[in-house]
Order: sequence, then structure tokens, then C-alpha cells
Amino acid sequence: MEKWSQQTIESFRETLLHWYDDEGRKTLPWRQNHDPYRVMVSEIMLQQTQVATVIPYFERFMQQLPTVSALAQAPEEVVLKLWEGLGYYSRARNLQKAAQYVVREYDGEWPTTSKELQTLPGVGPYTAAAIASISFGEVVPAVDGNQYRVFSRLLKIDADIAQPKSRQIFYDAILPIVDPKRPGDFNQAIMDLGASYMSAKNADTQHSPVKSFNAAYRDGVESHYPVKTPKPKPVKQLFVAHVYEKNGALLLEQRPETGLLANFWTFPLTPINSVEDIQGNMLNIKPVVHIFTHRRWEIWLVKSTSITPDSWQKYFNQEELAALSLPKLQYKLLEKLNVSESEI
DNA sequence: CAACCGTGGGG
DNA sequence: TCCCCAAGGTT
Repeated sequence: MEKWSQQTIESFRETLLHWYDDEGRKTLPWRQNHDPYRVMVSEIMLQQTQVATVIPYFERFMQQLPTVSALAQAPEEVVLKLWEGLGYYSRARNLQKAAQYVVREYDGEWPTTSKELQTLPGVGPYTAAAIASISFGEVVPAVDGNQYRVFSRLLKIDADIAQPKSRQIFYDAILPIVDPKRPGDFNQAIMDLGASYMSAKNADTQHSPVKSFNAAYRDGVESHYPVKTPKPKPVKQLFVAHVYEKNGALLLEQRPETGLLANFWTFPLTPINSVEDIQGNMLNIKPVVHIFTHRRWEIWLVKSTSITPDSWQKYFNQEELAALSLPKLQYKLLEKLNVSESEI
């Protein structure tokens, strides 16, 4: 691992922030001001989610729920409808809990340190550091995927970024480099660098503003960084989705309050061992395939005769269905159902 | 700590 | 088609 002198550190800060002032992404909607509420909403949305995906969600969200107290008071269905399609839905539920916590425990007066911010639900070490540095000027690195990638290359850090214990190694290496006068801008500049000249794919190191600080590039081993052990492939699972229709209404089932797609409504899903189990009753020639981070679901639609709903099941007419927040998976199933019915 | 938790995009 | 990636957190 490279060790920078104080002079190199100061030179790096100057180069980085000069580039950021010149070419940073100033027009991102969450950069209009440093309101901690705006910053928190954007940071939570941006967890494991691309900037281009987040922008329209962020704008809609801030328009509907412009303040922390508005979010705290909103019905959860409203929050989930605004989050619909973004995924990792515990983020939305935790975000609202965090807003309620700020309003109740801090009387709407935000905690200003990363240590305090980390006590908010859904706010971990990265998000707390991002809010604290951007909104309150705390000198901490916001160690995310960008900082892993950028500094593993600049400093030739060999720690495996897939391992939790590596976070501390990066934190310790980056902390002395963070600009004490502009910590928020420093963190955001690394993000912009990580999204452009030092991105995961199509990196353009030759033209990077910090090329001269890049030890991995200097040594011709840039492709080696960051070191990351691959994740296992998603496990394949087969299901039948039962379509019960009564007077134009469809039967949905609410999923358990923990686990995948917790509390969301879907067609009743039954695991099967093979397609043979449904004896050619499926509505389509191909299943709906839906891939989660660790699961690959292949779902066969089967038309069934209507039943009396259990306590966790309910018939929804067209209007009621539209008002619900549904996971993408359920929309795929509904779409496939429409296609099969139009073929009849 | 390892496993879990969504979805979309690009090579 | 398949694989990896994307401003991580919780249990």
C-alpha cells in the first residue's frame, strides 16, 4: 500500500477539488442545497442504485414530501408508492422511521455528528458520514463503492472489499486525506471521479485529473483493483402463481412481514419442484423470470377457480389494484396475464 | 461474519 | 444469456 506525504496529500486535495469545482456534477437535484433532509433522502435512495435511476424518484419524493415532518406524518402507503420500483423496500420504511425519530427525539433539530446519525434506522456508517460531511462539515470519509474503487487504485490497497473488515482499513487510509476545509465536497468529488474517469467499467485513467496520484496505473496493475471476491449465483426456485378472478377482481395475498418483498401483495405463490407438477395447466409457454440479488424465481401462471380468501388474502378490483404499491414482480405477472388473455 | 434484501442497465 | 455493477444496511 502507498503512503502519501503531507505534501502529496495537500497537492491531491487541491487537484481533486479544483477539478470538482470545474467539472463536478453540479446539476444533480440533491446538490441544490445542503439541507440534511434532502441529503438523507438522496443518500438512502442512492444505496446500491444508479444516479440516473434515482433522479426522477428523488424529484417526485421531494415534491410530495418536502420536509422531514411531512415524511414523518405521511401514511406509509404514500411513502411506499413513491418508492415503488426502486427496490430494497426496507429503505423506504426505515427512512420514514428515521424522519419520525428526528421529529420526536430531536424535535426536528438534526443530530450533526456521524456517530449520532448512525443511530437512525437505515443510516449506516457510509450514509451517516455522507450526511455529516455534506450538511454539517464533519471531517470523515464517506466510504462507499466509489471510495473503495478509487482509493484501492490510487494507494494500491489489497484488502478484499467484499469483506466487512476491509472497511476499517479504507477508513483509516482515507481519513487523513479528507480535506478538513471541504469534507463534503471532498466526498462528493470522489463520487464524481468514481462515476467518470475511475468508473468500474470503461475507466479512462489516461485522462483522469488525478492520474499522477494513481499508483496502480503507474505500475500497470490498475485492472487488479479493487480486489473483490465474487458473490454466489442466485439460487433458482420455481413457483406457481395462482390467478383467482371474481367479478373482474383479482385475488392477492400479502407476504409475511419479514423476508423478501415483506408485506407486499402478490398473486398467491406456491413453490413447486418441477414444471411437471402443474400438468400443463399453465397459461403461458414460458414462465415469468424475476431475478433478485440471491434468488432467481421462475413463475408459472395458473388459472384457478375462485376461492374464499384467507385473512391475509383479498380480492382487489382494478381501481384498488392501481392504488396499491406493488413490487415489479407482480407487475410482470399482471402483464403476462394480460398477454395470455389477449391470445385467447 | 455471512446471508439477506430489488431492480435496471451495460458489456 | 449471463454476468457484473450501482452513493449499503440489518440481522
